Amino acid sequence: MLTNLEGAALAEIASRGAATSYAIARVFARSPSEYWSGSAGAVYPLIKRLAARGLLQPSAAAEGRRQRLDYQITDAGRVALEEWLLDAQSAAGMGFDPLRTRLGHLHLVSPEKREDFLMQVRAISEAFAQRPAFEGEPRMIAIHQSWLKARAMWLAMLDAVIK
Amino acid sequence: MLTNLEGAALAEIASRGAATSYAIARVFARSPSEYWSGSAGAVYPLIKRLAARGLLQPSAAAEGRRQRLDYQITDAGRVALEEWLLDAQSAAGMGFDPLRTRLGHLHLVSPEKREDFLMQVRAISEAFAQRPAFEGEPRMIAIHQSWLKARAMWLAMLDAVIK
DNA sequence: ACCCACATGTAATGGGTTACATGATTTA
DNA sequence: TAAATCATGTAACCCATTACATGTGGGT
Repeated sequence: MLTNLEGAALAEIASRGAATSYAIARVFARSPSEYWSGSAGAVYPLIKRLAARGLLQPSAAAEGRRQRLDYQITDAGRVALEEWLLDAQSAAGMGFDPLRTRLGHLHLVSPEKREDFLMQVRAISEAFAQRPAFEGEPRMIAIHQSWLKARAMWLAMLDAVIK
Repeated sequence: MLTNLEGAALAEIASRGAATSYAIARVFARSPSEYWSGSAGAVYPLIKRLAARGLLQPSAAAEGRRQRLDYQITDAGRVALEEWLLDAQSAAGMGFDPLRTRLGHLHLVSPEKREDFLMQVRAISEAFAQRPAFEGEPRMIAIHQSWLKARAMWLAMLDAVIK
């Protein structure tokens, strides 16, 4: 079984054909989501783990003096990846939403602070949606946009729910 | 600074006036979200941590022979809680979504598997939305319902995006 | 020469998970 | 009275985070 970070990293390598740990770390670090930091301390050991499990094959790709390790997905890796990718039960879960987590407890503060808070969240979300898209394929961008749209719809519903 | 689990636990205690670690653990364990397990191994140390930081005040609430510790929020706790609760910057983040994480890589499988996967996710989500509501206040239920609605809207958009 | 981004890691720490231990209380 | 649930923890493990160490290469 793959963790979500492992699955996402493996998928990224599969998409690219081959990649270094650094390249994968950068993808997470530059993603619009704040959820994974893309730190070296997470990614380098993770890639090593996947290689040790036979899901990745390293190959020395010396370029200049510097040693570099490129990784490619193996057949076993493809099997594990598809199992993670198509796990509908996990995919249908609610995950974690920092706003949702707070909303249920907002009655603990005054109505003014509640409204102000929601206003700020909307402002940040809109600014976030309008900033230039992150680097990535058009497909990824489109999925991101659709998610932003759905979230905006939710934010629009909330006044009626929160009061 | 509070972590999200700490914030949510503190908020739950604040809402209830007083609660045991067990009661808090049960809330997470029975929540419709799978994200936090609500395990004793997470919650008991967490509550102790908050008490050690002066955000919670324990009080022996012996009931029967059994020793029990009730916790109440302190003034310092209320300050920390409000800081977490009204942190709009964090609240506006994308969090983690197990479906969103997978969608960007679905091109790695055949169109048939993709469609089948999305169909399964929709089926599970609908079943999830129609099952009897979890135990909780009407406010919480309403927020949950609105979230489910927004997610259903997103799922409806996805065919056009994924192709 | 100097600074910054690229690049590859390791170390210490934090905190959540599963699994286990132990005992009290309720229900069939 | 046996089983299930309530209730309170602890122990070992896993893995992501921050911070650090080290070196390369390009731009000013």
